[in-house]
Amino acid sequence: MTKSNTRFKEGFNQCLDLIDGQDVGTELPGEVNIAEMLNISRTTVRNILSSLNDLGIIDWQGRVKTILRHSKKAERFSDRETSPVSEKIEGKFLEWILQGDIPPNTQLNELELARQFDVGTSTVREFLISFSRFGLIEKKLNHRWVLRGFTKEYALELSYVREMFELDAVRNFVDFPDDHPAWEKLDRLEEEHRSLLDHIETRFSRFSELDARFHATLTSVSKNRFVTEFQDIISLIFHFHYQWNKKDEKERNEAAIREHLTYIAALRSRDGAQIQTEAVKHLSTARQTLLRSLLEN
Amino acid sequence: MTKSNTRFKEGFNQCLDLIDGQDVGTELPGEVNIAEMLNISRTTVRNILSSLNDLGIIDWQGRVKTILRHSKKAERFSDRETSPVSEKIEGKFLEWILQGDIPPNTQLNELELARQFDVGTSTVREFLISFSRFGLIEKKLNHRWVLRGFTKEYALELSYVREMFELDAVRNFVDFPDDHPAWEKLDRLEEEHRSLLDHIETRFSRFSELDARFHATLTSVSKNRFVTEFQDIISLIFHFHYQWNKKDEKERNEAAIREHLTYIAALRSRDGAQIQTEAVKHLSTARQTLLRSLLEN
DNA sequence: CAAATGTTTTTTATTGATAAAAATCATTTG
DNA sequence: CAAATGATTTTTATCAATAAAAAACATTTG
Repeated sequence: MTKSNTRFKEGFNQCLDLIDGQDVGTELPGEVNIAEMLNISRTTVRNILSSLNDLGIIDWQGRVKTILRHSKKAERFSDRETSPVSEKIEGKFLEWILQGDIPPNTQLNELELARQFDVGTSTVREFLISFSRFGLIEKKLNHRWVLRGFTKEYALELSYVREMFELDAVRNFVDFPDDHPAWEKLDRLEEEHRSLLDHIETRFSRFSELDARFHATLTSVSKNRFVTEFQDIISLIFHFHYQWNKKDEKERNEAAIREHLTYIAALRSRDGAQIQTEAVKHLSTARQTLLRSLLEN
Repeated sequence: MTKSNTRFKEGFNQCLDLIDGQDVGTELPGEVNIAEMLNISRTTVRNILSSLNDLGIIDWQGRVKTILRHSKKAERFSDRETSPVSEKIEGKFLEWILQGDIPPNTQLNELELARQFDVGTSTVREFLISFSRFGLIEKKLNHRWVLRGFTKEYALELSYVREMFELDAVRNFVDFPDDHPAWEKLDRLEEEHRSLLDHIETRFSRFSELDARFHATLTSVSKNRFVTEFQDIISLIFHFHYQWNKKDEKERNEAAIREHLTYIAALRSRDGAQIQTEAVKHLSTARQTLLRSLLEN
């Protein structure tokens, strides 16, 4: 096998969505238009159109693409098929080390991982190299990769830098003029928080994603690529943390939403001391939740 | 070609050093011993010994390895041959982007870089992935690598985080007891600084390496992998900065040494305010030197 | 019998090949 | 003739093969 055609498959599914949302007989937009919508190249769009044509879902002649029928469930590609190998391996690997109780200092073996995740060795290699920025694994030249482990030390070191970056970032809010774009983003975030709070009973698990966006928005005012990069690490670690630590999830998330709201109010106050207080309080809650989930394992 | 045997070649040269430093007729130590000395595996040591035996430099019979003669210059491997491909490419690439005036947003092409640096495409790929942590290049899936460039913004963002980390780290010195190992390290560093100052006329270019060790020692007290990791980035960038910005090098380095000495004195004083003052002063000098070298290009 | 050497197995570093996807260039059409 | 399509070229993602290096196992020797 070579490069996987997940882009094609995902785009294909998205095209089916587009088609099913319209009446039979309608025409599809131009190739460039579709390419922009799906965020893929026109080359791939044409492959998709060609495939849809072969299946008799559309009739494609030059610039006229007519919808002939809606899709059947079986014609869609499954979710498993639509994410690229490099993405799949990330999820599998994180699940393996964060869930699997692999002890610290375990040595990792490229070939074995390749077999385990059913990918080529180069893919594993590239993944491990890019993953090393998370600080969970390590290697020296000509030696094996070593899992440092998702330990208490890890959580503390991660949280420490996180707090330093975020406390530094939010100090900027004191001086932001009323028309600074950050305020508008905060407005929208606040709204989303309130709406989530209103439906907390059923939608509490959506908090994870909102949390990531909230903190990313705060640190983004630093306009510093190293801070942004680090925030990505935080997001991924917390994403998996939320995904697996389901104990008291609703209560934890509800409490966190309320902390966010107080935090937002503090930012709006432009009072440096108050901002600092709320930031410290919330970040410390977050750190403790992360730590607790480790100790419970 | 497959895996390059640079480890062998480097070890071979080191063995020649060992041999030339002793009289003909002397015996070499055991294999395990040599392996530890050269920091390579016994397997490679045996290959080296075997090669030395074939060349008639030693006589190797079981555990007896007798030196037959000293080496000739031509028998050594050249420096070029003794560093692994992955290391060579790093130097070449940095030279290319930091020296070559490549404009920001230039698109990089794996195949072209592979040809340019005379390595395989996978090696380039792996290098680019690992190099991306420096924040100088960037890529999105299925798209090309883009050079963000060694710009003023880069230097500022880098310096900003550096200052945050180091200022935070040196705050710890206030509370270190007299027997904390950091003091001893500082003592030795101070000595090296004074000695360098005494021979500044001739040895000024050795400051680069001392500078890296000095700052690494300071930030290492944070005991935080993300800080340490970041310090590596700083070291490499400054290493290349020192290597190429030769203007007023002696004066700059002498001034920096004096700042380091004041900085060390401040740390010893355990006076938080004074430490802060000297840290800020020196880090700001460093930032400005880095910036100036950019603007002069 | 512990430490050194000899032998075999495992693992990494590096390459090149190939299909997918993107990018570019050429042609058509309203 | 600008915007869309058609055809071609370039570039990336992924894999599998192989020699170097490390690691593990087995045997010898003082």
